[in-house]
Amino acid sequence: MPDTYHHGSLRRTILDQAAELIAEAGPDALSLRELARRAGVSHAAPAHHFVDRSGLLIALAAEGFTRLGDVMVAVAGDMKATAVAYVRFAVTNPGHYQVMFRRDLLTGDDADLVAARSRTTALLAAGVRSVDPDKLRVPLPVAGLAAWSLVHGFASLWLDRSIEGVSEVDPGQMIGEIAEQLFG
Amino acid sequence: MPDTYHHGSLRRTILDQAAELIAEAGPDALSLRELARRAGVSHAAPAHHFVDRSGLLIALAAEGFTRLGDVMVAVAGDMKATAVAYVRFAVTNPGHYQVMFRRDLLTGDDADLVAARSRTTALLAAGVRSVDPDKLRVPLPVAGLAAWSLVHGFASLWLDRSIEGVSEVDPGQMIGEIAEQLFG
DNA sequence: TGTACATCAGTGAACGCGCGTTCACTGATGTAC
DNA sequence: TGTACATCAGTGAACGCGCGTTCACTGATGTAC
Repeated sequence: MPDTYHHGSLRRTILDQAAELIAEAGPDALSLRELARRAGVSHAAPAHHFVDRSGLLIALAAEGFTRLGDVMVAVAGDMKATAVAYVRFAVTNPGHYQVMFRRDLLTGDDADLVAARSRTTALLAAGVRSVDPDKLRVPLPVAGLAAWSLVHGFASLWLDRSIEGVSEVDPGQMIGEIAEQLFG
Repeated sequence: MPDTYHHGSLRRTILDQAAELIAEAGPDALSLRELARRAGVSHAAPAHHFVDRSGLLIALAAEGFTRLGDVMVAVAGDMKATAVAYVRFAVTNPGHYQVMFRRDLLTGDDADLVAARSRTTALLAAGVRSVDPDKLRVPLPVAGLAAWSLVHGFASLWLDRSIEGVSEVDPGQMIGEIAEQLFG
């Protein structure tokens, strides 16, 4: 990257660095000034793209929901594949995932965020509905909630490093087996 | 409470206020000065009991794990009751619960915290092992992980207000039904 | 029962720090003609 | 193809704020004798 006055893709860079920083040290460690430092840019530059710190977190969460939604579309109709893909998304996008479910950091009603979240939760619900009802061990209205709880809980525990002694196991494969046995 | 020089139970008060404040506005909103203000005490007083902000969060998490462990003991051997009690604990102690699984806020190896966490996770694992193996739909090694993921995910989604349209339902009862159908 | 003294709990002033935010600015880019 | 100009992206100095932390202190409590 040459030393030009214009960065060229500062918005993209800031989002990437933010995800990385959050993955490393949690959302509390995030500051616009630190991101500016990492991007080699003046400390006031990030505000140009995100207005303020809160705006950045909201943008990151919205991006996360959009990406997760795209993943859900790709595996639609397959319960096991959905569970695997969901957990793999969380594990490979830890910075995004941690922010997506921190309601306390996402105040206000940003239109993009609300839309992305709605779309993704609708896709999750549709995914469960598409499963053959005879194969489900749980009545439909709660089956979606149970499945979401399972994958969200697993992903959260994994990211928190609360799951010990299984660090060599692939989390995607593990949740796949669990989902198959519980909902298969 | 008379206007005495000594507060009398400042440690207890600070912990309670911290849990309340976190429940209201998330862990980011927590500061020793704000807690001192709420307790009507000089801003340097809290540090007397917790050394620093991090120490307070660690003490709160340790207390949470201890309480949750006690709850687990009370329902030992009953899978459904365990699930219900777990979620009820999270819902009625949101301040504690939010901090307990924020590894990024609990740096260092505080002995009390490590002990409380180990005890509680061991109790959870023992709870699952005590279930009749013939009734479990999942092989034991992963059954505990699946059950924990389910209740933790459910509790987290509930606390995040990610579960919509069910606000009038009792979360304990709901997870009880799910656990019964999945693991009963 | 009284006294002396150590210990504990809380005070309040002071400090330095990193932060978000504002603002007038300047360099670069794109577009109309 | 060239020129003028609007718009956009980034700068850097300045500000005020709340915070954690330190420190010498003081009031209250408990205990030894």
